[in-house]
Amino acid sequence: MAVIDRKKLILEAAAKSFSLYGYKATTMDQVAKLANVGKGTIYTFFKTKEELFEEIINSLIAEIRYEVESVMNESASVLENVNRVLSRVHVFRESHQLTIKLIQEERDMGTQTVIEAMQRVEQSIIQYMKGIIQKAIDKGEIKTCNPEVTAFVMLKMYFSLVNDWQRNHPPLKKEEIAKLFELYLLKGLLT
Amino acid sequence: MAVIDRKKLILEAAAKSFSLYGYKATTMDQVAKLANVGKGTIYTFFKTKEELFEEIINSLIAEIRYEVESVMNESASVLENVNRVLSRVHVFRESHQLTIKLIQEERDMGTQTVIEAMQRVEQSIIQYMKGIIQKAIDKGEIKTCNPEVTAFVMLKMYFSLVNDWQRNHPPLKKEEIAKLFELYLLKGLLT
DNA sequence: AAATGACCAATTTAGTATTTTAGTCAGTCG
DNA sequence: CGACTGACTAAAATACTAAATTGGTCATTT
Repeated sequence: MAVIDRKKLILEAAAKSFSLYGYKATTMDQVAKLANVGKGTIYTFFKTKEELFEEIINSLIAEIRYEVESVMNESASVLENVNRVLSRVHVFRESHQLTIKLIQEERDMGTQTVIEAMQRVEQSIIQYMKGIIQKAIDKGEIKTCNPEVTAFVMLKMYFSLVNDWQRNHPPLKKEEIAKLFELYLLKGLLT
Repeated sequence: MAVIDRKKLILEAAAKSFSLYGYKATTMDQVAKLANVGKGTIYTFFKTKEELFEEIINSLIAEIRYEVESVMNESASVLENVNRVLSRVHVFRESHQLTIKLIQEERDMGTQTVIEAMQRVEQSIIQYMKGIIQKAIDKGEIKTCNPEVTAFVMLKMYFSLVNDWQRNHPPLKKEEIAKLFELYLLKGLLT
């Protein structure tokens, strides 16, 4: 199309700025300048800065979902799939500019808007895993259980192992984490 | 004894003040006044404010260990004991003035000294649970596994379930948590 | 010798001036 | 006409500074 898609320009500029400077340090003037657009134009598409940010987070969630779907394999076992999904999420979080910046802002400044956004991202991952687990239950691959609690526990355990454990210990390799998941969650500790 | 035990007075005053106002808002003048002692006297027993605080945390750790030991039962199963210990730790954290205040200060102000102290408390709980798990392994009650990672995973899972889960869901009852522990960690999900 | 509190340097806080920013809207331009 | 703009404003954040507080010391007292 001949006319410029201003909304798209704004979203691209905002994504770039949030990735580079985080939520707080990104100004609407900056986004307008980056998008080559008058500031008022932003407000014809987005009611507030927060709404603009939420749209960016929606894209982020979609991107993660796409990434995760690309490694899923219907015919593989639950364990295999859960490990692939979590590992992919983890790699994504550590390589994607926007998530890196937001995790940092959440930790260092505790910006409320950012905290809420990251929780929304986490929730969406849990919802996605919930689906995987429900399928495994239906197939009879694993025991009947609350799929949401199970997804929640898996995500928390994964992030504990990759983030918190290395605060006091050498980091665990990907295969080690997979082994731990298998032992704790699937086989169980009982002899 | 006829002479007043000034060190004890200081420790009691400090414990009271830290419980009431937290670490940052407690001043050495205040502790001195509360203990009916000259400020200089504090410095004959403790090099710095931080050292005084660390002694208080040591008492806290000892107190938790005592609480935990009182509910342990050598002849009960690992599951039973782990659940008792974690539940006791949780109840303690929610009822003990000092821990309440410090958890709050950690969350709201992010005081570095407090963050480090709470991590030390957590570490000591993990070390204690490590012992329980090692015994269960020796008895052949559970599979061979790294007892420290196992203790770590158990504590993290417990705190996730009692603290994070209720951010978006109705809180889980103590028996529900026990059931989840049994399912996820002991029996495993595999059919 | 043990204990004290006035004292000091350094940090924190409170108060205020200045700047920045989210959001608006009268006016421009295609 | 209507999409678009950027100067404008009220509110919020920041920078600055003076005043107060605090951790720690040490000469003096008990």
